[in-house]
Amino acid sequence: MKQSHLFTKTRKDAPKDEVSENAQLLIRGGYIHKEMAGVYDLLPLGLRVFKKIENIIREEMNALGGQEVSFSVLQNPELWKATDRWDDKKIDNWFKTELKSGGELGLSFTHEEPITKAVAMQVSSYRDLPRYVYHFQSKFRNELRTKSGIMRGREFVMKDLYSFCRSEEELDAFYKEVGIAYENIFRRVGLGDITYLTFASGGVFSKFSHEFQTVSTAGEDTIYIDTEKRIAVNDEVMTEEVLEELSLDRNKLVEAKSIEVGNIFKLGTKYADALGLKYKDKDGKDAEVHMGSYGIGVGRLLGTVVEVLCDEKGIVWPASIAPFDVHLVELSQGDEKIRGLADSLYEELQAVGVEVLYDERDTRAGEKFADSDLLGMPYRIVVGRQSTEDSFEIVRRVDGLKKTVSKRALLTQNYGF
RNA sequence: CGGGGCGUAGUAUACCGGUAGUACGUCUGCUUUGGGAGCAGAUAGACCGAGUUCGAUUCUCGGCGCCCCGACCA
Repeated sequence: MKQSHLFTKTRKDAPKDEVSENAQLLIRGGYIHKEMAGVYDLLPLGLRVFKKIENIIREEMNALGGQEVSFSVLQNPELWKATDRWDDKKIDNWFKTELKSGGELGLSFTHEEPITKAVAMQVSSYRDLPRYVYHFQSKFRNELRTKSGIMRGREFVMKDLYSFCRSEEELDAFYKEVGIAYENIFRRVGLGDITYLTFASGGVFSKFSHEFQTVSTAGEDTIYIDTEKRIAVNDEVMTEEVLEELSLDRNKLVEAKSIEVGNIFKLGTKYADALGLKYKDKDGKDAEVHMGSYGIGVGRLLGTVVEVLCDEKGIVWPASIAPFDVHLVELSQGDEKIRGLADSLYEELQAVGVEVLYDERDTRAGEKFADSDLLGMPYRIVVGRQSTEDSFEIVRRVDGLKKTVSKRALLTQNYGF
C-alpha cells in the first residue's frame, strides 16, 4: 500500500474530547474515526489490525471445534421474555427499537437467547451433542457513560462462543480447553506476559467465572495477582474464604489495575431449559443441556494492545497483528536512483507476500520518521543515500535497534535481530 | 442513574451587547531535505432554539452535545 494513496493522514494533535491513550493514538494515526461518544469507526489501517486479531481468535475457536455462524443484530423479544431478560429492570442498557408494522425489536445486547433457540431446532439426541457455536457480531449497550476510548463503547464487536454439552463434566472439560485457547489468543496478540486468568463472580450458575485480565493502569478492574501461579483474583470476590479455597497466600498477592479482555462462564441449564433446548439420552429420556458462554471484545483487545504496548512516540504493534509487516520509508528527496531502489524493493517485497506500507510521499525525513513511529509497524526499512542494491537499513520499532541487511534478508524476513 | 465541568476554526486560545483575532495545523507554490525546516499565499469558527434588546457569539431560559468522578458493565 502506497502511503500517498491512503485516505487517512496522521495528525499531531489528538482531539480535545479524547483522553484515553488508546483512542488518542489510534485517532492520530488514522486507525479509527470517532463517530460520537462511545461509537468508533474502523478506517483502513484499523480494519487491518481488527481482522488480524479476528483471525487469530477464529483459528483458536476452530481448533476447539467451534463452528462459525453469524447471527443478526436484530433480536426477537419473545426469546428474551422466555429467559426473563427483556425487561429494562433486568437488563438496564438495552437498545430497543420499533417496527413500522408494530412491535418491538432488540438490538443485540448479547446472543445467548437466539443462538440457543437455533441450536434447539437442530439438536434432539445425545448424538447431536456436544456442539460449539461462535460468531463475531456487534453488540449494543446503551451505556449511561462511555469511557476509556474504544475500550468501552455503545457498540462493539464481540466474539462470543457458546458451548452445548450433555453434562456438567462435559462442560467442565470444554471450559478448561477454552481457557487454554484464550491463553493462546492473548499470547499471540502480544499480551501473554501481562494477562492473568482471574477468578471472578460466577453469578447463579457456578461459584466463579473466569476473566482474562491484562494489567494496565488504564484498567477499570482491580485484581490481586499471584505471579508464581500466574492467576489472579478479582477484587469483587476477594475474601478470606476464597483465598483459602484457591490456596492463595494474601501476602504474596500483588494488587493491580487491569483491563478485562476476555470472560468465560458457565451458564448451567437455565437458558437451555427456558428456550426448550433438551435432548434424549441413550435411554430415550429427556436430559438437560449444560451451556457455557465465552466472550472476547475484539475492539477492546485492539485498544488494550495499543494502550499497554505504546511508547512516547506512538503505537508499537506486535508483528502478529500489525496492519503491515514493514513500513518502507524512502528518503529520495528527488534523487531518482534512490527512488528507483525503493520502488523496486516495494514491488519485490509484495511479490513474495510481505505486507508493506510504502511511504513514498514527498515530505521531509523527520515527518516520515515521526509518522512511522506513530503508526507503529514492527519494522521500518529506510531507503536513502546510504542504501545500495543489496544493503538496506532496518529499524525495529519496539526498541529502535538498527541493522544493515541484504535484500535477501528483507525478502525472507530474516532480519537477524 | 447520582455528582461535577465544558460548548468560539482540525487543535489551543483571545476579545466583544454593534457579526470575531492570534498561534499551531491543513492546503497551494517556491526554496529546502536522515528526526515534524523556511518564505509567500490560501483555507476554516461562535452547538441548536426561544426570550430580552434597535441589535445577541456575548445576557436569560430551554434543548442537544462532549468530558471527568462514582455506580453499572465485554
